[in-house]
Amino acid sequence: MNGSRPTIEDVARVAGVSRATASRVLNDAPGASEVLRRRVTQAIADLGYRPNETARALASGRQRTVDLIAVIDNPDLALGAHPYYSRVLAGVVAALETVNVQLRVQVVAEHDTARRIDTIAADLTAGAILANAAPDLATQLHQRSRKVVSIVPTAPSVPAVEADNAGGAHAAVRHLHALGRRRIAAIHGPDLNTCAIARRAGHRRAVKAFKLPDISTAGGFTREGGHAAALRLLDEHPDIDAMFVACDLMAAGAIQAITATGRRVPHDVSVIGFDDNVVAICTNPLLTTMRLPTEEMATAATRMLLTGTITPGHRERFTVELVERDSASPVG
Amino acid sequence: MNGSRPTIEDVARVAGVSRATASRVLNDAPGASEVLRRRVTQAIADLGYRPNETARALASGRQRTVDLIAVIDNPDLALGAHPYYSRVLAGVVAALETVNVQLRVQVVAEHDTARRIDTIAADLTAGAILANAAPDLATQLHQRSRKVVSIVPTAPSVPAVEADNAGGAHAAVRHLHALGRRRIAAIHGPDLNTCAIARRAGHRRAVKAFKLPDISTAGGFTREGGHAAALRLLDEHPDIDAMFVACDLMAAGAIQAITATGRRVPHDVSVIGFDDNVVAICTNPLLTTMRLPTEEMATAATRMLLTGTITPGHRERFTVELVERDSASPVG
DNA sequence: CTGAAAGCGCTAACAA
DNA sequence: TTGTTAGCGCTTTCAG
Repeated sequence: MNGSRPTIEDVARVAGVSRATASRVLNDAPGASEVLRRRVTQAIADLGYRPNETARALASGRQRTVDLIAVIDNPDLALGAHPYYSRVLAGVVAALETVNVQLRVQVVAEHDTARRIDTIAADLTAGAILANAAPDLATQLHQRSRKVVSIVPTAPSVPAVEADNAGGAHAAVRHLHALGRRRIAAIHGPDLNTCAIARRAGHRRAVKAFKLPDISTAGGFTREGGHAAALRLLDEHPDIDAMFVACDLMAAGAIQAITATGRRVPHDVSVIGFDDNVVAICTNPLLTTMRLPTEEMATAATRMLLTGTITPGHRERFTVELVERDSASPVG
Repeated sequence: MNGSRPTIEDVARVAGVSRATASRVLNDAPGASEVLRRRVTQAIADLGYRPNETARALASGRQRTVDLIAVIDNPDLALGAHPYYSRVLAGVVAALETVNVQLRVQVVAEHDTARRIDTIAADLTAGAILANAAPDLATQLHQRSRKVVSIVPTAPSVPAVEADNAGGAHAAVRHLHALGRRRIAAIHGPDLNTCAIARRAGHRRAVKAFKLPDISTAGGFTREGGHAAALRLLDEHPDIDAMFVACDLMAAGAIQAITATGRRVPHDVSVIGFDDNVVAICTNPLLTTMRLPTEEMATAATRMLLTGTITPGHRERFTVELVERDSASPVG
């Protein structure tokens, strides 16, 4: 203990072996006798030695960190406010638990992507998980490094894990229809958001299939947006008896708005959300919603990066299932 | 472009200078003429050169990453479900925005801390933000590296940013009292959680000060816990007219439980939460709550690490303020 | 099986 | 101002 921490050199000296041998036992690499192995292990314990990961990475050129790139389009409902990113984080962490790989988080504002894209691409090692990156950004990153996988619908060339957003939206409307609801309105997400686009498409398909009136508006994936949208909808179409809302946060706002107009949820107006994050269990009544398997998707994406099983255009699909709680009920 | 990416060596060669000079302009270090500076800059652009951060870190010994250590005590309401960590993340990221420092996230299960503590301590560079680490873990990490700061109440020796949890709890009860509420119950957090302990203390102080009956129970900082606790409370003390709930997630559950018994919030039973995270705007009615300035605290903690202004026992304090929404109202 | 030696890409004395 | 020369701590040939 002369101030700075022990290096592999110290370990080697104490164990009376060469640095190479010390390195071998450190990495469980073959080519070291049981005797020396024990001596080195002992020395490591005695010195309290921990390898310097930076030096390791430099020397081996190995890739020991996964990047989570969180693109923030709306600074207000950024990381702090949105439960989505925590779920992604949880999924990534789960995949990293057993392997010795670090997680680095990079948050980049949408307007700032151009400036940072090269640096980000250059710094990637094991690869990057793209959360909420627009197709063009994803494409650019993919071109620069190959080692990226998006967890939202993205450009055709970019590897991705995708949830069946369209199918989920369709199933939501179908469920509402099966409950006897016929005046089903929809609150969609942002026009350019790929998830929102897919959900919108699924909704439209269902509206056609069930010959429903298309009463739609958009709410920007925020609580406030959902609240305002619901109010608008109710004002223009007082006879609405159900709402399909493209995310839980908006659904929370919608429920508040609906009850504020004196209507009861689910009796007068049933609502189904989308995501199934923590918000869904905090609304009153509890939110019936379509479960987006975010953690599982993030885990899968991370595994893809780790195993290197990504090829341009690669797709892994996840289903979106209905989670019945209390915000949707049969008519009457 | 011969396959691998350009190194500073390549830049130097193309610019016709030494590696040292290239390094100087790269780091905006003094000691390079304007002429060479331009040549190097040009070469960097031509080659699309990006410095290898790993090599940089190794050579300079500089500390370029901040660790966020998230301790998870309950795997169920882990990262994915709890809005707290996203707020912390947002705060840390905000402090890192301008400086060239990376954020690494390490999630460690409470039962696993013993096994990982040495590795974590050894890997620290700029330092670590301790989110939700118990006092003994914090102490151990602090002993091993000095460069840690907790963002929850912790052991006396560990540097920390602390919110006035006790004051906040006291203020919550005072507010309820000022509204004319006299049968104020409390739903506390986990017995061993330091935040919960402080809030409990503040509540107890207020109960004494206002000569209120002490009707308390615990809910474990989960929605389910809050729900069950509220039901229990209402069953045993049907005349309760207000609840102080130690976190928003539990408050959401409490509101659901209260309305499920046929009582109205805030009219019959007013409730005040604690945190002011996304959950507070998703309940119905909107939750009146005590704002824990999590982002600001995380930002402050990160700055402390970056500037090195941490000494054992250092404390930076934050106030907790009432955010009035719709879940608490005057009696009558 | 073991060790000597050559780097990984960069920074930072130290000379010139 | 510029370049030369050592390393940072580790991995990994390559001989022995």
